[in-house]
Amino acid sequence: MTQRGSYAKGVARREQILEAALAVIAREGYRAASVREIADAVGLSQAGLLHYFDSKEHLFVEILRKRDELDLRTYHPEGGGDLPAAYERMIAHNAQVPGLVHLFARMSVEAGDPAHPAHAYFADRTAGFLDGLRDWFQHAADAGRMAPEVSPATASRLVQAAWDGAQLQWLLDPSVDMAAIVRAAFQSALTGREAQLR
Amino acid sequence: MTQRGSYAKGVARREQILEAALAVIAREGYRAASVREIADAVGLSQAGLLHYFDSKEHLFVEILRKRDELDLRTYHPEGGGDLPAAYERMIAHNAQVPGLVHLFARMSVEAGDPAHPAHAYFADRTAGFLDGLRDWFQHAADAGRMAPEVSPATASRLVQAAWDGAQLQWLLDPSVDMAAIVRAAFQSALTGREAQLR
DNA sequence: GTCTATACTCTGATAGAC
DNA sequence: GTCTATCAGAGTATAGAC
Repeated sequence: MTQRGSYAKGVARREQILEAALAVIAREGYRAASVREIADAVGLSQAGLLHYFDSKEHLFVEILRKRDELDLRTYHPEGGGDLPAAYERMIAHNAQVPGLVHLFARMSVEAGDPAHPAHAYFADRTAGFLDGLRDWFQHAADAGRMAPEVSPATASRLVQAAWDGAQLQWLLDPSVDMAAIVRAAFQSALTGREAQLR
Repeated sequence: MTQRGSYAKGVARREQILEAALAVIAREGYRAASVREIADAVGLSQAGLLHYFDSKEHLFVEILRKRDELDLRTYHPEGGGDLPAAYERMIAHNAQVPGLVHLFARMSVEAGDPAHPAHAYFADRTAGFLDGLRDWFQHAADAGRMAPEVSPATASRLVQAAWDGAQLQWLLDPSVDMAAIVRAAFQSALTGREAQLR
């Protein structure tokens, strides 16, 4: 009884909608990333769906948030373990859901406008990723596994940019190996790189 | 008299339109990257402008092509000289024209769809850049300046991805140093990196 | 070659009934 | 909470006059 019934129900429904939306876009591809398609898929009218969100853009940001939540829970190690391996798993998964990658890319471009509802989401997300990366590289440096002339900050930026850029290249040509690109970015800052970059 | 008058005039007008469009978007920003804005800027009606292009999408592809043409002429060395320095100049220039970077990013996402008019443009452009990069890294390898375990192909992909990704990050946060990210990507494959990555 | 005018499509937003 | 119905707006494409 910590939540009023109707409120809790609304929240639950919202979550359920987001998960359903995620599933459709994953399954049907980028075409399904429109308000009408999602409404159909979750069994609501367009107006019924928008009842739960401030606008189309807000809906899509929430979809991406939910995706992050699920992905982090599924693929991310506890307490900053093997970050490159976690990234690899996420990327391998992404390669199965081009619709979501496309939606993410579209939104990240649109979010360039500071007034866009997704702007804060991407700013926070980027900051979060960079924090995790910097910590990881710092640990690598402390363990002597890092080229001393490479700062964790720059290495982190490079990994992040490589990931985003690899997605763009992959959307254009699915034969592109996203994981290899990100792996290369990681290794760029590390010592003992023999036989790793190919 | 190698060209018929009216045809040559049409072509010339087209080039002139593209250069004017480029100038407006560079000056006015991403907002100006719409058919109506460009029509106004070049002193034509919307229909008048579209008379020269098959569609809106084709118009924008041609704008990007023209930009490449001018940028390559201005910033690119003859015969594959100092590629990183050329990139650096281009990136410094890009940082002055956010509207064009934004347009480019938008188009590169939309071009993910193989049916999109920009698809071939981006495929060709990527292939061209990768060729140039691979040649350059190959020369570096021949000169013994490259970590032997790094293939020119992977290094090229990484540089390309880093550039694209850096642009996305920069659009989101203009304090991001695009040049530093691309520089880091270049150096990742090279030996003698002391005091270069920061 | 260029314009005016219009038609059309898509899609998001809103009002109001149930 | 959800629907139907309608509106509003953006923006492209086209027809046809000059």
